Amino acid sequence: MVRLSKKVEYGLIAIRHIAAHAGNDIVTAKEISDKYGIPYDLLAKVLQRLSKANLIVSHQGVRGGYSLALDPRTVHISTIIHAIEGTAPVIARCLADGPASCEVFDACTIKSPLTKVQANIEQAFGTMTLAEIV
Amino acid sequence: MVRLSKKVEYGLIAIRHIAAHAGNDIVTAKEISDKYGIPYDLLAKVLQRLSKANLIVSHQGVRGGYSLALDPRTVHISTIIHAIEGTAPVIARCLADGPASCEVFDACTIKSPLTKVQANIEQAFGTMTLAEIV
DNA sequence: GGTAAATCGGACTTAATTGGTCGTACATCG
DNA sequence: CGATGTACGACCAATTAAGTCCGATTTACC
Repeated sequence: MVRLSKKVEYGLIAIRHIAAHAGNDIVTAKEISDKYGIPYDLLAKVLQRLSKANLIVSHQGVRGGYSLALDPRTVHISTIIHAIEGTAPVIARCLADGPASCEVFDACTIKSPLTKVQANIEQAFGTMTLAEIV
Repeated sequence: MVRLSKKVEYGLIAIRHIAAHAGNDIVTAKEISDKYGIPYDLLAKVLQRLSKANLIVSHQGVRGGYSLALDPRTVHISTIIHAIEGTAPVIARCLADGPASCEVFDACTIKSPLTKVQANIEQAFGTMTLAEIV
């Protein structure tokens, strides 16, 4: 199936929400969880990953929460996906990492054509920025 | 994860192989299974789906096998994916079927922006034809 | 007609991934 | 200190993907 995981969906909703509240106060995980009906613990983990990837900054303690780390115009959707899933969105196993990643390898006849499709998809995710979805 | 399933990978490899042998003889599932190291039973089912979708024609019996049903220039990659997976490649649950398909619905703030990405991806899979990967 | 080679198709099992939960530790403000 | 927040790893549950099995059917050829 070619589908974003729920984590990514949650992450996009969350970071969009944070971006929409930039300038004002910082946003807590609970706030987002309540507003969008997202399981709190799961959302927390997603936010942690976004924080680790320096897309958002976390503020611990009593008036803590999250705020945007960068200019939303510089944050691409593909970057967000990569931060949450740990890998870039790649449609086939062939195209993943090193050259030995394709099991069939020499028998894999679809690798090269899929590279084109891959490039298109990368562009689809890579040209849209956070600023465009706020 | 945004990734094609193995079934789709197998299907693409298989239909490409069949297309590459068009004109000559028909190709058996075992032949493909052997050549590319694909589990026979699984491949057989994938081929059945392609056959049901009228992308390939099956010939039963002793000298049976599969051959291409259509002009490869008219067979789009998205059609092949759809035939195998049963659904078109859709990146988010929001975008799937009816209007009630998005659980969060009114809270889902990313639906409309993702539609653009979706359109790009549809185009990526929809413009490339079987003829281009042979 | 019998047999072997092929597809057909459903039921089933297993493996992998995803989704979600829990518990505890740490930070910070008042 | 205590309330309110994040940090993080371990864990369990649910779903989906991947693969297997087995009997049925079709058909060419001897």
